[in-house]
Amino acid sequence: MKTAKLGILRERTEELLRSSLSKALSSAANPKQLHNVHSLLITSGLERSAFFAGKLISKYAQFKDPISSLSVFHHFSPATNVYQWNSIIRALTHCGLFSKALELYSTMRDIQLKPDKYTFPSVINACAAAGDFQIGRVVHNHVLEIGFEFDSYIGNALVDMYARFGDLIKARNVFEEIPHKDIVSWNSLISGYSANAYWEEALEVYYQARMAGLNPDPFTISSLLPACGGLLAIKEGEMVHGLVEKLGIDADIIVSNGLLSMYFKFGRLLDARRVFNGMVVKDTVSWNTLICGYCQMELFKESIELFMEMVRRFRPDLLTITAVLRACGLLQDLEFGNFVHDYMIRSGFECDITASNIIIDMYAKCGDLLASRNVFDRMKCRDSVSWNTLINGYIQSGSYGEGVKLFKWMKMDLRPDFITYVALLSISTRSADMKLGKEIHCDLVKLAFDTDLVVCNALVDMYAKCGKIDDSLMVFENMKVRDIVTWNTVIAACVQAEDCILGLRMVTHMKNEEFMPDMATLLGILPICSAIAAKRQGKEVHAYTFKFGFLLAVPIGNALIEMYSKCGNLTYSVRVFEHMKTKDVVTWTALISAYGLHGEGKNALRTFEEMIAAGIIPDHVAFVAIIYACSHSGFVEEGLAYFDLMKKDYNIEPRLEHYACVVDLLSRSGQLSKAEEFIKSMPLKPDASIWGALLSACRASGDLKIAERISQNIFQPGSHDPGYYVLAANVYAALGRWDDVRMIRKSIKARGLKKDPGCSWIEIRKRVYAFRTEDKFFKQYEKVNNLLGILTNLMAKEGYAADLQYALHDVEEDEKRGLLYGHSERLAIVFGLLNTEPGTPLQIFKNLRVCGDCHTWTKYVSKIVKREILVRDANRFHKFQDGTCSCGDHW
DNA sequence: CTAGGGTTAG
Repeated sequence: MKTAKLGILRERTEELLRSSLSKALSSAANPKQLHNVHSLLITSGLERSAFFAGKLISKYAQFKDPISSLSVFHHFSPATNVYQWNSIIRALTHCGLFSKALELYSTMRDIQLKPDKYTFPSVINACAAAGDFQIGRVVHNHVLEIGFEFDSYIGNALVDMYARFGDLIKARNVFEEIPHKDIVSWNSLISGYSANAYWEEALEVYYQARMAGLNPDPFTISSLLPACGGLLAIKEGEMVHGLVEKLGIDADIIVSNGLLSMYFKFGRLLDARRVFNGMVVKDTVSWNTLICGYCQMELFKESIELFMEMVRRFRPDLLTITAVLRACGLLQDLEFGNFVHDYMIRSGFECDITASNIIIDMYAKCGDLLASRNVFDRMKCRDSVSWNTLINGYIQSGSYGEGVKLFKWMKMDLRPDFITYVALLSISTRSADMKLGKEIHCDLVKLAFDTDLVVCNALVDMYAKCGKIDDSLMVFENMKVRDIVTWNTVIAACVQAEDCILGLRMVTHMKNEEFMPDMATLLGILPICSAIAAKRQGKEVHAYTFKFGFLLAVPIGNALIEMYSKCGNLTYSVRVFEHMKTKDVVTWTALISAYGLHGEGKNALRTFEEMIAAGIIPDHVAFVAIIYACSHSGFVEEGLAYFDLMKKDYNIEPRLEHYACVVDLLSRSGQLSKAEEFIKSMPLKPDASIWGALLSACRASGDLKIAERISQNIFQPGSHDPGYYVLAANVYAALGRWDDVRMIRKSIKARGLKKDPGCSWIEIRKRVYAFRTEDKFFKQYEKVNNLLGILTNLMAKEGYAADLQYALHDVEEDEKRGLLYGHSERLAIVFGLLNTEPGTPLQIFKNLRVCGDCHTWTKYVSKIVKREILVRDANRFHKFQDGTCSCGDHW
């Protein structure tokens, strides 16, 4: 009786002890408390119970102490209770010791201990985290063997595992087989698609889930937001935001951070700020998302300011620091970059590979390759990004040899990837080294990198820059996938090859394939429009910049000013200029050039002075523009004054183009001997462009003595512009030295140079009509020829006589007259007269310079037909009105 | 069992 009572009492005490120790164990808030409870368990002999052992193992894992977990587990040898095994496997997985967890799982199988359904989720997790596809398959088979495949927990874990392997087909299959799909099942699939950038699929599954009656939770939302952001699905994103507020889960910090990140992807700074400011609790991720978001929007200065603000009230982590270091690199702010790097070291941050790579890049972008090299050399472990970043740094600073040397070392450490080869390719692109480019192309084919999009884009660019447009187009045609960069590159390739028509065709082609032009595209198209005076396409680009807000970008405005002025619309150039909020030296130069081109020298001078007053410092291009403008308006004194000012006040050493402008300035005003003296006094060796400027003036003014003296200077080795040869030939033709003309023609042929045939074009009712010299094969030839005769007869009565020195063949006088007759601008003008209402102004464009005879001829025409005729030749605009020209015969 | 912020290249 007594012993029985005593037994009950002992049991009761033991029970009390167990329950209080169990409570103490669960509520242990730090490792120290846990150790105390552990000691109590040992003294009371309860440590060896399967229940407490399992609890201890889990609890140690909670405090990331897997060693203690393992030590508790190893007190049982061998452990026979599945609960203990589950605990240790879960503990090890939780602590990131995935292989150890999987090792224990296979030991469990070796000793033929049967896992239960609680074993698998953590085992599957370990496979997923370790990236071990092989064991993952084995575990999956094991699950099927035991018949656990219908368990939701296990199914969900499998979905997650396959998604992490990137095998969304298998993930989906497992998902479909789960009989009772719960919210975690849906979340796992959505998250799987989202994490692998299958954004459409993520959204689609989300809609399916909603139709299945599922209410989203924070997990659902936080997988969905990146999908909305990635797709730039603004409507869906806003809807999800609304839903978040309706469900009241906007207090979830991960959800809010997700919203923040999404708005940055949309480029919606204000909405992002609103989310950030509205957050009651912010964590490091919130701040980092904000700072990185500003960087993504290229607001680097602001992102640095935010960093400073963050430092005052929050502790930054390594990601914050690397984000600002990136901003420093992109701003090329070496001073602040050094400061932040120093701050990082002082604060004791340990750099991982990624962080070190970012620092290498920062220093490289700031031009401090020594610092880059230092960080690189100190790294204990490097990946291909480390090598690529350093190699690219050297290449971008022009040290191609160092880049190649590093490439050779890299091969001893690890295998170069396609990015390494793209870097090497850029050496050949930059130095137009076709041989090297071809070699790399061969390597790329051998390594099967030649199907990669970025690689192909680089190849298109390389061949184009090496002058091999056909090879460039060949790579382009063979590409199966293209992106916006491909199109921008191929358009630039067309410009490089001086095939503007093909360039515009590419633009159409690109639109047909529904690619949205970006800023780079527009900056590629505008110069084409300028070159061939494609007014409609140019205006279209302008409209596009309005629609998408690119107008605010300074380079776009600059290109628009040039485009409008070269298309003959100076008023629009001025309007674009006036609307620009930010103007740089290029903007002002563009306007000065525009005025120069149209012969409005006074406005050019005024604009130049306004630029100085606005505090903009003119560069060497600005001086070319102003001297050019002076030259084309006959402002000789002013032009010479600016030439002196450039050296004296701005310390800019004159380049060949400045000397060419001055020669042009002097010779246009008839001071031919002074121009010749000026050339002789130049410190630089005059090239064909300098002699050409003088020569063309000699020809226009008929001073054949000087022309004869200097014409041989045109033939200089290295001059590949056929224009100068033609010019010299023209001079000899004017002198009647036909043998020399023939000699030059031969020389042009021998050098493989091709003379551009004269071509003029006019746009009437959205169609462009182009005419070549002597063109006889167009529809209205008879009518045009008739009117041409009538007009020429009419002006003969007013005093016009053909200036036969401009006929370039050794033929009889009558025939010469006929040749002048057929000059392409005359055909275009007469065609325009025939096909527009009386009084309509005409705009003609010509690829070469207007000849002196045509210039006179057009003056007469403008008077006879009472029309304003605007002609853009290779040099400038001529506005013919009532028998005079705006160039005042300075052209 | 499911969720958020970082690197090189055209």
